[in-house]
Amino acid sequence: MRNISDIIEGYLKGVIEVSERDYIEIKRNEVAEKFQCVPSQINYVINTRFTADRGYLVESKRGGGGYIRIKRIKLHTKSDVLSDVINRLEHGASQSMAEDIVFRLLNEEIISKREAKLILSASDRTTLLLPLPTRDEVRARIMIAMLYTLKYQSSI
Amino acid sequence: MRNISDIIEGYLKGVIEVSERDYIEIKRNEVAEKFQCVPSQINYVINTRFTADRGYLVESKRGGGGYIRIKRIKLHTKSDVLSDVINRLEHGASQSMAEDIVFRLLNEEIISKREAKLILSASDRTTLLLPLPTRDEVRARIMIAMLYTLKYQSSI
DNA sequence: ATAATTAAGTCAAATATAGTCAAAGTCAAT
DNA sequence: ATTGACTTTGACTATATTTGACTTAATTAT
Repeated sequence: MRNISDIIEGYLKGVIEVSERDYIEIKRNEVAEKFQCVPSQINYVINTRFTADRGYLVESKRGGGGYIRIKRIKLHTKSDVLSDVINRLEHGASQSMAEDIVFRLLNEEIISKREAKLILSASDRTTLLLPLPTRDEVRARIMIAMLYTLKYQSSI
Repeated sequence: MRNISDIIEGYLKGVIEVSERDYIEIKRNEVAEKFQCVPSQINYVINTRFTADRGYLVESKRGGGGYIRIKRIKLHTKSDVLSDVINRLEHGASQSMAEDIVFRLLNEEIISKREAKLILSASDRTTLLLPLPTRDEVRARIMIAMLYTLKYQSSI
């Protein structure tokens, strides 16, 4: 029995998939109604599943004719995607941030499954075993160093 | 009468056996309920019987819709070399030691050139930027974690 | 302009799971 | 009887999800 958040996530991704544009617009209340949940549940799904680290951009408008717009960040080259995530890592990286980034790279076929596992294992908190905030800083440096080598290789 | 841990182990293996997928998902509380034991007993069984060395990979999620997923994995064919190398890393790793190891793995075609670069960049002293002896300890843990994932690969 | 209406956003409490750790218990081999 | 490995138990912790009351913003009607 899966949870409703995963179901809504899957639904929204499906809608994006079949959409002709590179973004979709939803009405929070309609989606909540469709899945029989409170409207703020939609915010929860968006905040946890459609983050910038995962490659999404979200905009919204309140009031009459309000909407939530979800956009897949579509960068042109693999090198651009790597630059983007490296940038995001500059200010430290939590484990969940690292995971989101690795899954995004896997999804965009920039890294292989084996490489994903390598990166995740190296940046796992039980591997680093350092106190915060050092741990997040070291994790960020490790991630950046690894992605940097990929960026150079992939752009040659 | 065998002990409850053995019984639960046998039950879970049976479930994996008949499962069409190569993994199963259980709910900790349900299994505990079924065998009339405390939930943490399930953790005990998993930690002692479904280890990577025995060919299993375990993932889990907490919160609503949480689960424990148990997956069969298979050993990498070059597993012996990896075991050997991992062993030698147990007592810390200098940068030159890490480099030697990576070149050996590359030579024996256990890792690709890209993977070699990933590992080297992650374990470089300018990446870790930690004082000794911490740096060598963290490097060793990172190397071990990465090589460990290579030793065991998911059977998917 | 101002008020009413319509949407979305925030935040914290309640709920639902799983994880950790150490004390206590069991049992077989000295 | 003692020891030591393994097992059982439960209190405490960590994390993810669900829910709803309250807030904020944009539009529409007066």
